Amino acid sequence: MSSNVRVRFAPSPTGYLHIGGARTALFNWLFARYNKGVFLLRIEDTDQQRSTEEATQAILDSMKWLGLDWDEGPYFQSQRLAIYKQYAEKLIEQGKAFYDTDAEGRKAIRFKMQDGITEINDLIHGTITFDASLIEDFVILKADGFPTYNFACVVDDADMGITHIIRGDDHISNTPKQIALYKAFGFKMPEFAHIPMILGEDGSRLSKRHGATSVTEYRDRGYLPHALVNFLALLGWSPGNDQEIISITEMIEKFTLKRVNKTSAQFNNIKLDWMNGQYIKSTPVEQLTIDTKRFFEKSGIDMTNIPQAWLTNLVMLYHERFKTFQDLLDQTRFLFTDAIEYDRAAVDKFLKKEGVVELLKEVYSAISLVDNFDKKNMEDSLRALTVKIDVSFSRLAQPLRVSITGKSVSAGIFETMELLGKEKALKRLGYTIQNLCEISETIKL
RNA sequence: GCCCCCAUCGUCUAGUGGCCCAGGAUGCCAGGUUCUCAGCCUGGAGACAGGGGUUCAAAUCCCCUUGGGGGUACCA
Repeated sequence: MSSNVRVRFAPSPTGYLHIGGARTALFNWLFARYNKGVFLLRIEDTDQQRSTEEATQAILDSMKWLGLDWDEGPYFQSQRLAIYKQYAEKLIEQGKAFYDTDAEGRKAIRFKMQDGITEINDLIHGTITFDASLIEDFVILKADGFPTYNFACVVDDADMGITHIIRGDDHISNTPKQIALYKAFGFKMPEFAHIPMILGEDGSRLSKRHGATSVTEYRDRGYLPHALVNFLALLGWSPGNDQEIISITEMIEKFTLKRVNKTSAQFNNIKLDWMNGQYIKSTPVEQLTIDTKRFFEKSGIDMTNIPQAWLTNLVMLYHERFKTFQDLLDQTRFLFTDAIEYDRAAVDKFLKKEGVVELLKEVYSAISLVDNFDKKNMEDSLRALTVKIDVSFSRLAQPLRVSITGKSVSAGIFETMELLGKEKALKRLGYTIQNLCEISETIKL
């Protein structure tokens, strides 16, 4: 059974798909899917100066990446100019609009606002009232023949049979103008639902200075689309229980406008990271391996000679340890290059110490004797060494970790060495020992 | 300036007059597991913006103040 619910997402192609726009699209999409209605996409490219084709493409790509498929469209307002002109002229004929010339001599059509009280019956906010006499006679058709936002929006929503207008609450103040237009045309009034906006982490309007604000940026930083969708869904909506991780299917089953709140929400990257980590953990290794390969390649890592099994091992080893693919790359970069960077603090703390050179020499000779260079043999060998020279394991592990990874933090040392391979592990150890010996005071590491 | 919206832990939220001296998540702190870190487990600190009402009873209803956000374009 399909309902007659028809909703739309109507972005203007003046930039990438914004996080706030994505959430608006998501809510419309969820509403349509819950109601077995139609979700359509309309590109509002009526600003000839600012609209670009690249932006349109980026928006479409982001929608697809998020999994927000549309049933109709995309429609382009720039291709419907004749329709708007016709409707504007109709208003002129009825005396509800008039031609107006501004100081620069540009001739446009303005809509004549009638005085009175306008009521919006908002599905989220309840009744909102405006005094229409405070609203000026606004332009509906610009000098260049293009419609303005409020006009094109109403004509299209009516023409496309939109039943529910779900959009950001920054549009609340546009609504009385649009309602006046609906009435002037005698169009059937849709339902309005103004959802709260998403603010930056400091509570101000989300903008470039807050860092990543577009879906594209999150994709490029190695986030999973479902994690982003999950996170966005919980900004302003909740399933009504304590559930945090919620599948798309469940969202569709539970999505109602009644459970959308009125309060604007601040974006929180920390929680998004946590959520992405949760999704990473529940994604099968096989899939993650594919994603990892693709991400690393795009990041400029040469993956041509990397064996599939090796990469799978890497992903398994880090499965519980990384939150985004960028994070994984940062953590494992030392495996892909010989030009590793040594962390200053780690070197000072674990390498520039009494007896470390001797210790590392022992380690060097011990592991050079390990034939089958796997974590099991490595562990047997090094555990035996700690007993032989009577040191705690952590006293051995940390200097070793720093000399082969450059950092004091890594995955398990045996597994890490196995991934690195005997040749490289010994090379790095040798390099460290040599440098520590050569300069006792000014170590160049 | 004028108009409109909003107001629960730092953040996201549950809560729709008694079940709330307010629950969950994240982040933070402490302990445990441990070769480091992460993860995982256990515990902890942390909020109803303020002031008036209404009511036997208010986080929940009303008013004011304050704070935040939005609009006020031939942008969308």
